Parts: sequence; C-alpha cells; structure tokens
Amino acid sequence: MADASSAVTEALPEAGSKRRQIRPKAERRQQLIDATIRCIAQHGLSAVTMQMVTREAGLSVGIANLHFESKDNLLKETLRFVAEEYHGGQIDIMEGGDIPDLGERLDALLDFQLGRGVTQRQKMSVWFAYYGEAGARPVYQKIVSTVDRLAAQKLEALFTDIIREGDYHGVDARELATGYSALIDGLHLGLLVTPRELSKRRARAVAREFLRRAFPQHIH
Amino acid sequence: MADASSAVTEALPEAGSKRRQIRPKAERRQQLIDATIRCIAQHGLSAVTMQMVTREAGLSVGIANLHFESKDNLLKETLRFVAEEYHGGQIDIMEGGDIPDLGERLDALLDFQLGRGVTQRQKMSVWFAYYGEAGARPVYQKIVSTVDRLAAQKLEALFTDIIREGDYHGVDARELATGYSALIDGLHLGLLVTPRELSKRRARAVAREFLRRAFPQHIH
DNA sequence: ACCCAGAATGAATGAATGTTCATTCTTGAT
DNA sequence: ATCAAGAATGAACATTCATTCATTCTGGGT
Repeated sequence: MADASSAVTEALPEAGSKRRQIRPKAERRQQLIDATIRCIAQHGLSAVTMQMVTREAGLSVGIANLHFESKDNLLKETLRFVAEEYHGGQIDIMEGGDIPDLGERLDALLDFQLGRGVTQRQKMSVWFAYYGEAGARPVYQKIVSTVDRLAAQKLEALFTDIIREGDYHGVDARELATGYSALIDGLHLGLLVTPRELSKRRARAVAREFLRRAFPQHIH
Repeated sequence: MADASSAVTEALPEAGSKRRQIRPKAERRQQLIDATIRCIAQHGLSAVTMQMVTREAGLSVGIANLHFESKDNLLKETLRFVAEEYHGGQIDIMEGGDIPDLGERLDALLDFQLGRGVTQRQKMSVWFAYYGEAGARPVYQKIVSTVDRLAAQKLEALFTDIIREGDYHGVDARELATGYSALIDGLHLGLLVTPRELSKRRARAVAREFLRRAFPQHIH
C-alpha cells in the first residue's frame, strides 16, 4: 500500500503497467493465441502483424518468437486451438453422457453451434479466415481435416442412433450428417458475411427445420 | 512471314515475347483480374503480391496501378467480377426462359453450382478467400451482399413457383431458400477444405436429397 | 541477503512490397 | 513518312514487417 501507483497499475492486466512480469510458458502461449484471435477477427488474417498481436497481448514484440518460433507457427497453433475448441465442444455434446435423450442432445448441439454471443462471432471470423487460405495451404487443410473427420464420425453415430430409435426409413445417416454439417457451415458464413439478411434466430430456425424434416419424432 | 522469330513469339500469349503490345483498357483489366484469380487460388489471398499478379499476366509491374489505381482496388474489382459471374450464372438459370419445366430448372441450377472442372475450384478458392476477410472488411461485405440478395430473391421466387405447382404444404419458400443456399455454400467449403472426405459426386447427392425431401414430385 | 537461469524487452536489421514516374514504344491518323 | 496520344515499362523509393539478439530484469532457490 506504500506505493499506490504501482499497486493500481499492477492490478490491471492490460493497463499501462511498465512492470515486467515473468509467467510460465504455457500461460504466455495462450495469451498470445487469444490476442491473435482478437486481431484476426478485428483486422482480418492478411492484415495481422506481429507488432499488432504482441501489443494486443500487452507484451513486447520479441516474445512471440520466443514462445512460437515464427509468425507462421503462431498462426498455425492459433488455428489448431480454435479448431480443437470448436470441434471438441461439439464432440463432448454428441458423446453426451450428460444428456440421455437423443432429441435434447440434438438441441444442445444446435445451441452450441449457433448460440453464444459476441465471442462466437470472433471465433467464426478466425475459422473462415483460415478456410480462405486452406486452398493454398496444405498445413491448414490437415489441421482442419483431422478434427473435422472425428466430429463427422460422432455426428454420424448420433444420427445412426436416432434413426434406430425413431425407426426412420429411407434415411442415410452418413449423407444426412454431411448435409447437416454443410448446412451449419453455410449458416455461419451467412451470419458472418450478410448479418443484415440472416439473423441468428432465423439461422437456428433453418437448421431446426432441417433436423425436424429428417427426424420429426425427435424435434418438435 | 518475313520475320519468323517475331511471328512465333507474337503468336504465343505468355511466351518469352519481349515485344510490347498495346491493348484496349478493358482487355488489360480483364487480363489482370484473371491473373489475380489464378494467383489467389494458387497462393492464397494473403500471399498475393502485385509482382506476382503482373508476372502471371505476362505484364510489367507498373501496369496494375495504371489500370486499377491500387492493389486494394484490384482485389476489390476481382471480387466483384467473381461475385457477379457466379451469382449472374445462377440468376440466368433461375429466371430461366430456356427451361420451362421447374424440376429441370432445379437440376440445371444444381449442375451449375456443383458442376464444372478445375476452373470451378479456382473460383471457389477466391470466393472463400474473400469470405475470410469479409468479417473485417465492410467493402467486401457490401459487394457480396448486393449480388447475394438478388440471387436469394430469385431463388425464393423459384421455390414459390414450385410450391404452388406441386401444391406442397407446410413449406416456407424463404426459409427453404436460405437453407438451400447455406447448404450449397457449406458443400463448397467441404470440397475446398476436405476434398478427401467429400467428393463432388457425394456433394451433389446431398444437395439433391435436400431438394427431393422438400419437393418430392419435382426431383426424382 | 544473494545469485543466476532464463523470461522479457525493444532497438536494429534486412528483406519484401506497393507505388511512382521518367522514359520508351506502339498505333492509328494525317 | 511523320507525328502525337497515350499505353507500357521497370528501376528507384519509401514503407512496413518479421526476425534477431545484446541487454535488462525477475523470482525462486540457497
């Protein structure tokens, strides 16, 4: 309490604190990844610079190359983080020991995919920024493919269970899973690029209608 | 015929011809836009440089700023071209005086959206490269929104006609149009990012199934 | 109280890139 | 054949950015 000014500035994480802090490597890495996500969402992937990211994180320029060996690597790790977070969340719900009822599990999945607030929009931006480069960058393709394939399998398994439970006929779980995944991706795109035309509410309604048409007994 | 060497080199568009050619402005603009598309598809939007584009076009660096005032403008105009080409093609089919049968018109639309060869893949890359930046660039949003809205209206109108003709019940044309558009976008994404998991054939089957479920009398 | 491993800093560096513009060249009109 | 209009060129310039590294600082162990 003797030095009031230092106490105040130290308390605020990103204030004008001049004091150098030493933190474990894992924590700094996450801090930089989070800053990268915010920068991509706000300025676009092609406009992101190291100076921008480190300033956003409240750290010095050199630190990015200390914890990640290069900008390329930082971007790669950021994509990996976002991909695993998004698909990991989906997979948790789909495996869902928490929710025994299959219809409710579908609803929970839909909530996760099209719900949330501003944060979700940030992640969406990052997501599609990388998709845009994926055509020319095999590394990105590989990262996304890996998690994507697992999520697709889980979704197919969930649909298979639902088809069995509802005794639905003339429905192919795999094809339906592909369609549903594509639909969700497309709706995300719409929310990102034409938010004026497509509200989050309507996006949810569209996705629900898709599921309802396929599994009428499970979605009301 | 007298000067064989010059005749040969002049005939080849992108050979090592040193001879300077003067062409009308419109032609050069298109030449540069085409080169930009190829560069984005091959290297990704964030890696595209002016030198790269002009070399791909077989022209000098200065020419890009002569016909487009800046790199930003060249990229903007390239997006506008791709957007108008893609949506324009769709709209032509949907208005379709050529195809009176509504079911066949749907099929033609699907062919256009998921057909074609390598060229289509190039356009897809460009398309999503811009989508990735759209979150941070209102200019891109505006260009896409404008053409997108028109195409959405035409699709809704086509669906309305089909619903009337087939006397389908419990189907909302607008919602279905939103869903179908999103599905196609999502399938494009899948084709681009995970071509191993999703073949063009399967993508078409998924889209067809979506339409068949909605309009069983029109899609066989 | 002291020390030092290694975390953090940021000025300096060199490479890459967008843009300019003085100059050269082409073409169609005269 | 000559000429002017303007299309095309590419070396030069100024800027921006990723990366480096000599130096400073911190905090836990002794």
